[in-house]
Amino acid sequence: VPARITLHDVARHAGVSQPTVSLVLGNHPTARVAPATRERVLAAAQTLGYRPNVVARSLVSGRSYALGVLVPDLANPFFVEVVAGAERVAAEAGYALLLCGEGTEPGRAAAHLDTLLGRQIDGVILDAANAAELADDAVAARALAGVNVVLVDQPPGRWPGVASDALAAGRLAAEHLLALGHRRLAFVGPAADVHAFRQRERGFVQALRAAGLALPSAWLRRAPATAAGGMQAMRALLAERARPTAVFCANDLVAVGALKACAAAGVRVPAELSLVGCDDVELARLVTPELTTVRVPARELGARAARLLVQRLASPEAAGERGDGEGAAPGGRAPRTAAPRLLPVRLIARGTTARAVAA
Amino acid sequence: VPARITLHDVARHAGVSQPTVSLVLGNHPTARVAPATRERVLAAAQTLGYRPNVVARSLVSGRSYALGVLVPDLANPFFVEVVAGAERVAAEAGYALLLCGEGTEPGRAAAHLDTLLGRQIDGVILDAANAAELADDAVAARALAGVNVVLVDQPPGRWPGVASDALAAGRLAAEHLLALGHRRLAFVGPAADVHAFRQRERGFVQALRAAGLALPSAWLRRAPATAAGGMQAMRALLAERARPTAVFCANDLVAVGALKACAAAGVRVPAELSLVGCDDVELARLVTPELTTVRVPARELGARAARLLVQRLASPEAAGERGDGEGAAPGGRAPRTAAPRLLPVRLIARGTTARAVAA
DNA sequence: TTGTAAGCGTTATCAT
DNA sequence: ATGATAACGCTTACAA
Repeated sequence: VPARITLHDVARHAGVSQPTVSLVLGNHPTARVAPATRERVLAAAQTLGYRPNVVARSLVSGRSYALGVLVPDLANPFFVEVVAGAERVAAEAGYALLLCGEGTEPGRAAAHLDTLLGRQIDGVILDAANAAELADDAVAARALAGVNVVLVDQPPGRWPGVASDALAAGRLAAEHLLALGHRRLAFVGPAADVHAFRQRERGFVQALRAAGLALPSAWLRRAPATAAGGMQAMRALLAERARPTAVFCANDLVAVGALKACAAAGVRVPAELSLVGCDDVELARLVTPELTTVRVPARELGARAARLLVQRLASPEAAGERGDGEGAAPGGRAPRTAAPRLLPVRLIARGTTARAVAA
Repeated sequence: VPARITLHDVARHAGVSQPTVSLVLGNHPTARVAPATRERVLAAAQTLGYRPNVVARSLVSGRSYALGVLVPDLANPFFVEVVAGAERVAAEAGYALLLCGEGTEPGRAAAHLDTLLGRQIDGVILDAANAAELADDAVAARALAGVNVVLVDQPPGRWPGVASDALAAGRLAAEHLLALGHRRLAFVGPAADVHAFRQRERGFVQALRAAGLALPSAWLRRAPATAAGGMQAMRALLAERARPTAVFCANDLVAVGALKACAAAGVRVPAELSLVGCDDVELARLVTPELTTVRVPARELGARAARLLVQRLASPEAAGERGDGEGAAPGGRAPRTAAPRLLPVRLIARGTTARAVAA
């Protein structure tokens, strides 16, 4: 294992002092070095193969140039996409991404945050974590006090965040089904207190109301936001005395589970039953028939969250401020009151929805 | 933002010197402190809410207690599982996991490794990276020289690693299909030089040979290891003058793509064509019919890789050594010549395979 | 323009 | 048993 090259080595090689090298390599806008020495230093660094020691830099600057991400569940491709999007932006801005174990329940999340904080993390992206609940946890609250936080798909509150237009997602699903002539609509989603899911449900119900329809409690099925959950819920739904003609699922995983349950029960989709998912993960196009769903820009969500975080880290004056969504524009000062812009979603009509058969 | 509590603060609060606190909190086996002061220090740390600064510790110890993972593609759930498995073990051992952007091609991988090295990473898990090619890249080679490396699903060589029994995977698929009476077998897999894929193919072909069968070149289709690739390859296969009665795909994504192509072409699976995938990702059970596949323990693979890495980091004498697979047993010195144990795979017969119809 | 010096929070090696 | 003291590699005043 070859010893690491330090600034000191470069300095000796270039015949200058160590801080001078630091100045050159840090190419600060204000610091001015003689072109000659600058050249010499750069050449020395080059030939020696100098790599800055980020750890040492962190110690003095107090910044680690590392970000944490917390997602509920890596088994859900949606969250993986969010992470991937965040990673890309973070890497471009020179930040590393620390992946936390799964789980955003207050207990687990608090533990993760605690270790992240010990690592001098500069900021953390909380995806679908229940921020309000989290703030109640003593450990979490303490950890959260020390870092910059950006929320993904959470209601605006103490921290800034980015979110998709989940209300519209539910509405679009409902309107699509209504336009196809469906009047007997059901919803399958988790009971968990996750903002995006709640909003999808709410948007769906609101659109039904607007059309003069109600959602009978028997057709509002609670299930974990997984394929297994969707399957089970759909089985229960099919066992009902009165069946709906269309079902909106809180996400694609649930919808695919529901689709499977239909296949198992011999219910033809979309002939006998229409199905709409939400997220538009790759899986949606892999099942047969392909899933009609509402596209939510997961990658973009992650990317924006990371960008927002990086921006706030760059401008310390904003760091302590309360959430203002997308944050100030790179140039001028945007009004602090601006509501978080919701990323648009759109309905992707595919193979699991069709016109309702005349009752 | 409350100022961080340092050892110094704790020392003042406990009325002792700062190194003493370090001694107590580090609870070294050799260091002996008076029970009284120990108590006082612990109490002070407790009330003040002291959290060690990992960055400072890293600077002096030269270890960052962070690991990197490099995977080709986060869109493939298999790799996500590997990462998740690694994360769990790493976290338990007190290591953080730095997630690198996707891509294990020499160029991208080298860049990732370079930044990881700057962060004083202690080790890196290379999943399905072409280690041989990577070592040819100047930047990568330099980076690789500075860290502990563990390979996942790569042939044993310069670095230790863990791998699944990919040869057996191919063989099991072939034997399953042969047992069902199939004699016209095809393979779809990537041309990319990825060890596991090559071995799966080889195992498959070997088993065919053993049964006195050959794999005609027209039935050996090259395609990217994605659903889109599988779809395209299967379309091409179905367009052949002579069709196979069964197809083994390099992974589940490819198989699902193939399944879709069959559905689109009106070819009934498994009645007209049997399909076998590989990996057994969740997706395999979500499609209809459920995919017959070969289960590869992805999570376990990641977990073992992380464990191996952590072990080697704990015992420096092994760190510089060449690869010896699973490494020495925690207790005694295992022979250096021990071949890497391959994690067993097993065939999961589900809905995409059936007896061959009499020709 | 450049070198000197201090200090970031630890750990580790000494004296005491 | 415990307290000075010196690193670790870097950034940032401040001096020269």
